Amino acid sequence: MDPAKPSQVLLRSLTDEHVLRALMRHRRLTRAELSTETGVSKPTAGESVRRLTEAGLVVDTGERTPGGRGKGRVGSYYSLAPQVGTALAVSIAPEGVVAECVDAYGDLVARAQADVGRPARPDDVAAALVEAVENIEALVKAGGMIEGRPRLAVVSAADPVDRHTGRLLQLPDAPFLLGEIDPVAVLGGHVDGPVHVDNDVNWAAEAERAANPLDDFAYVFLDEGLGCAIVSDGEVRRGHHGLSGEVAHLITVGPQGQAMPLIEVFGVLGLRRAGSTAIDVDRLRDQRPPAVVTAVGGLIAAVTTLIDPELIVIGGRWGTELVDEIAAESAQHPRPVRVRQAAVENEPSLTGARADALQRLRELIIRTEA
Amino acid sequence: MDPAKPSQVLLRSLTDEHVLRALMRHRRLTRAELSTETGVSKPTAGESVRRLTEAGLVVDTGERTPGGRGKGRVGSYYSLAPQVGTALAVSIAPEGVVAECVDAYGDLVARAQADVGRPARPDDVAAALVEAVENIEALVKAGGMIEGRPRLAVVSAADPVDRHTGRLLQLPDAPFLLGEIDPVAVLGGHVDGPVHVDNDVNWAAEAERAANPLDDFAYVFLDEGLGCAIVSDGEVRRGHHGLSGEVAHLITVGPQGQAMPLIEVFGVLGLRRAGSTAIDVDRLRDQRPPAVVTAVGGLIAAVTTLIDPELIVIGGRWGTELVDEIAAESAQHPRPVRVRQAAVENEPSLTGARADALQRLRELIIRTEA
DNA sequence: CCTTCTAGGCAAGGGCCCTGACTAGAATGG
DNA sequence: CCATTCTAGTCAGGGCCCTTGCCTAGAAGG
Repeated sequence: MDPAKPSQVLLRSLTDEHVLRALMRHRRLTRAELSTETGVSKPTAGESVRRLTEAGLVVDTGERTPGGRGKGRVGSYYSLAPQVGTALAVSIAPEGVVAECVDAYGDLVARAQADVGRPARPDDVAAALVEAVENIEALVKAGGMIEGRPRLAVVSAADPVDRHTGRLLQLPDAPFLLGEIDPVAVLGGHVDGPVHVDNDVNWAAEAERAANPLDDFAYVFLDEGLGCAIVSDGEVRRGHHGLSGEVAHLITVGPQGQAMPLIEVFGVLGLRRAGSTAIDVDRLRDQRPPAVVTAVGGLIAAVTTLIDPELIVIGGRWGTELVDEIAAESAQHPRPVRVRQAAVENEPSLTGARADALQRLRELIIRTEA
Repeated sequence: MDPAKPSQVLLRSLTDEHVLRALMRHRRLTRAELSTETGVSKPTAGESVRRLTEAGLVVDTGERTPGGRGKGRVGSYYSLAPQVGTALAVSIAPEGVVAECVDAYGDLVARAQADVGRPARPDDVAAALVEAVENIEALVKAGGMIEGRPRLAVVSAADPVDRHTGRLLQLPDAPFLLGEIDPVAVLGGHVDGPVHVDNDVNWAAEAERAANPLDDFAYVFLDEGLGCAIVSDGEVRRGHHGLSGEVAHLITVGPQGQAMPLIEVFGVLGLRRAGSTAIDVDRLRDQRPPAVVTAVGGLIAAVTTLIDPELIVIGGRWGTELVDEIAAESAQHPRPVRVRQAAVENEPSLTGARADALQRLRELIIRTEA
């Protein structure tokens, strides 16, 4: 049975859902505004507000409609209650951890960061994660508005993530920047609900998707690590293990035209940092070797043939610098594809994770009511 | 507004939808059986049957419950009316055209085929398409049960298909077996509704998905043409233009280890048919060159890194013969993936198209009521 | 022929939403 | 300062949908 069983409670919960969504969009509304906004009649809207207030999801803000809007009786504004809770968005990168707490409006409640020395060691990273989240907790407590822990967390990590466990995974010969961390376990005690972990490039692609109405594109991330996120039919596709877009072993064109896994191209060009699995970004930016552009062109050709994106979005420190060369290379291919730089420049992964955290929080609020 | 506006008509249409779906599953049911099957009360079920009978979607079959099932009063069986219509599933391949007409139960109403001489010329293929569909029409008319044209058509074509127009497309240097055909235009006069066209490999993957509960896999089709269908999160992903999986230009490992587009491997090995863009399957089966297996291994590696499937399914005449070699090759890779032969062996593309036609027809029936 | 058992129908009731009218209450303007 | 005007919110009535519980129809079994 796919569609819900018909019943009156279904109808009622649908009305409540409409009211809640309207309040999420507009922050505060009178009963009359809710009626026109949701399309239900005034008495129905009023009744829903009564129910939701009773349930503790909605509160009378005490504010009254300003006289400035005309004559007429003043109305009472209603908004979501603070008890609907908050969500945590966390970004874990070799540079450090950033954590944000957002409420159901998407407003930033608190933000904390914790840096990690280079090179990052797994223990340091995990410690920074705890530090950032505890700082968030302290800030929220100090604010005094909200009590209780976040209802969920969404985590971005700069490494491959196992879709089923949320653990970070090392793939053979591939860059592994953070080490074996289990964000679900680390955050377990700090969050009153599910912890969702995914790769930072997937989240950056999500942010890009939210900023642009594109249903099919690929986000190629070229920095210390190599990554590629696939957005197909309007959603990020993670693959069975969550490892889609982990392209280190993709076969591409090597410096002498030989077939070679992408990551090895950086090896033979001497562009991997000694004692580390990461790519040496600074040296690469100095040299700008054409062989790298050709190798990335092979990646783009593979994406084009397998995924057929409308667009390739390039991110990452050296990727954005070489975007013109990469675009020119792609234009030579038998099936050229448009290439451009990422539009979201400021904390793209955290932006995507935050948007997802907000969406999940809202869904949670509506489902707990229904 | 994502969720439907709450109202009583919504409730009623939901009830009707449940009743229709139950009849689609069970072919014929009494009002009492409908009540227990859908979970709604007896009066509600009875009322819904009355409405749907009035609307011409449901009929009293005249059959009565057999006494054999116990004592008690006999009930009247209801089933979908013939007027709910039929759907067309068509497979277009170089060997010829097969068309089937199915009703809302998925029962075969009529089947016709029209062969095409080798080598196939576009005009011959288009003529065979018309012939097959006209034969179907004659058969349906002769049957006398159903009047009117099919309400939709789902077409499988053994070439790249433009997602927006449904036209067959020639890609540079890639095998092009059928030629520039526009199935939507050809079928326009024979179908009372939308015509959906897609690549045969995508439909074969759809059939494989229906037969297996796999959410993420790739279907690699190795025959005269090369194809690859991507199933991600439980659905076939077609890409922006509908050209996902058109892998002729994917860069892979050539016979001497050089980087080379997949289709060129067959060129340098002398495995493309003279005067044609197709692969010479017979010669390939004789020679079974290891270089081909290596090249296919590169394709699988690309799919694994970009899509992360749970499984690679191999189809096509020479693909299924070489499946063990391909599996062994894949096992050598840094990220091995399970490889097996396709489970659906009999007319896989038509099977997938038929399943989709059935699903779309059912959706159409329910939507027209609502 | 009577009992038993199931299909189907009928009546009453509760709940949800809607319309239309009414009340509350503040700003405007003479 | 008071009547007017205009809007927020409530109330009453009604329609519709679904449910429960009971009743009738009607065939099989003893």
